[in-house]
Amino acid sequence: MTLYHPATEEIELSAVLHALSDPQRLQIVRLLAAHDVPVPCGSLSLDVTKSTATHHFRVLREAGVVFQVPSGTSKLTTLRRADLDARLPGLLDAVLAASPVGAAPAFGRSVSEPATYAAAI
Amino acid sequence: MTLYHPATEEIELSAVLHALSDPQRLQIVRLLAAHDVPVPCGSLSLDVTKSTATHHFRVLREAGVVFQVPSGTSKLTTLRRADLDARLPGLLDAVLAASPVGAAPAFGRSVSEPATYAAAI
DNA sequence: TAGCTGGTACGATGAGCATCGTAGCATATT
DNA sequence: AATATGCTACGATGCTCATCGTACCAGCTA
Repeated sequence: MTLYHPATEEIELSAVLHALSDPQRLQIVRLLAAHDVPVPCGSLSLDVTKSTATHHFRVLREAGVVFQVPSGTSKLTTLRRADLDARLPGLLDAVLAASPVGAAPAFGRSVSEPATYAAAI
Repeated sequence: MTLYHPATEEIELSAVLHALSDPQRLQIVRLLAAHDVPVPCGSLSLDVTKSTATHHFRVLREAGVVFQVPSGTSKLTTLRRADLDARLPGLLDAVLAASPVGAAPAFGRSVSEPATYAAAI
């Protein structure tokens, strides 16, 4: 039994967006992006149990976001940066550039029209 | 009762990703991006019933992706391009640049290592 | 006033999913 | 061989969500 990985051309936008829309998985991707070397799944400190982590890694892998190789008792995981950039240019960069979850929000009033409407209507 | 719109600073990455991860909503965003003027909801030809369309428009609006103003019996909808670009730079462009659902996939073999692995392992 | 039109509200339904616990299975390590 | 480690498999559970039908409401129009 081999681990399924979609080929680069098979990576689908909605699958990637769905994979990244979960906060836990987004956190995994952020942590992976911080390392440039393959990382054992267990070395990422997550707030979920092992079985839930396995589930999230599978979702990310089957969407084409990460790549996994068995290595001894562990499994090395890397971000498929090049493939994602080739298939969905700019998407991963935009997601990683977004301020992380705990960041202090900007406090100025929005200048654009829609945000103004939100307060006015 | 006023329509809720998040302010620009309140737009959350995971909410936007979740809103865009549904094919119907992705299609709505693509259609809105094709027009630069406010569009009545009903003028977009969707494959769902009215109530489902209402649901999708609300998800997009509450995530901060679109902006809606009541206008007579109708409701005008626009893409919040400027706000999204300010809060999540590059994200919308990357999503819109991705090949639409029905497009013919590239046929060359992938060069990158992970895709090669997908075929080899 | 009466009717039409575009959209919403509400409930129902069926599917998917995030999460967990327990059990199991490989691969080191002793 | 015995144990430890890192992960997976397999339910089970409770929640979310995409979809629909029906009823309803607010504006236009005749």
